[in-house]
Amino acid sequence: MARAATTSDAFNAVAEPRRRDILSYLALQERPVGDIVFTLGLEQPSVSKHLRVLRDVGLVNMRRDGRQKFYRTNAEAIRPLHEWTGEFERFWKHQLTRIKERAEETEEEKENA
Amino acid sequence: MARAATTSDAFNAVAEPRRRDILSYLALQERPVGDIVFTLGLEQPSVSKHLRVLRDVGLVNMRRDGRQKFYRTNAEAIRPLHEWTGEFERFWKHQLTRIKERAEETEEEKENA
DNA sequence: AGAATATATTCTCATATGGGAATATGTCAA
DNA sequence: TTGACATATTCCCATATGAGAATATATTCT
Repeated sequence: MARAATTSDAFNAVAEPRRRDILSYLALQERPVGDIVFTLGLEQPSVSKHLRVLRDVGLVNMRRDGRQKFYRTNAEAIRPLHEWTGEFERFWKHQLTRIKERAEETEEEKENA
Repeated sequence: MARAATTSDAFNAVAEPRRRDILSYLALQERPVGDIVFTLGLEQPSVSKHLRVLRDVGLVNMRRDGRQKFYRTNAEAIRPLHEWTGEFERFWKHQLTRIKERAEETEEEKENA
């Protein structure tokens, strides 16, 4: 088996830096593809391909208006990632405490030396 | 260019479901490789390879003790992902409000019909 | 030294990628 | 209908993947 498809879930889709840029850009308000191309300075086909991936995993919604298509980030789909990473919050808080403790121990050793 | 390496950053490393499983397992306390193999039911070489990726991006730390190697999740390295996804929190909260509003509008339409 | 244990690396392979270039599709206007 | 505009898809290619199998490395014990 090769690497999981980028379209297999939000984790894979979001691994691409440009897709993260697009999601950030489309979070505040919907935008037509051309705006994304212009603002992020990417090639149009590239943007279309990224949007396709994002749509497939539900990270963006699309609305057609004439010949334009307006995309917008579906923040709700990012929530699971936030929750998964949030599981580790208590650990990094503990780790900081431990690092601090270790630093204080080192200070004591210095004093004893 | 192909897809970015899994070792290029935490986002890419974490896209693999097994690596997420490993990170969760190693968050609470350090464990030797054999424990991961046994608990998660993966092949030993597979676990070693995943650990290699996780180490390369700083998501786990390693300590050797005799012939065993103890790995442990470095939660701090997950923090950037939590923070990036956290940027969208205000949007999904707004979205929920909007969905609620839309539902209420629909109720009104029903009443008017 | 030699054997057993714990972990890591190498190899092959099917598969997917993202970029670039070219082209296709869909929509509006004249 | 023809042309212009907006977006999407297809093709090619270099590159990386994860699994499996085999093998290598490192460490301890006898």
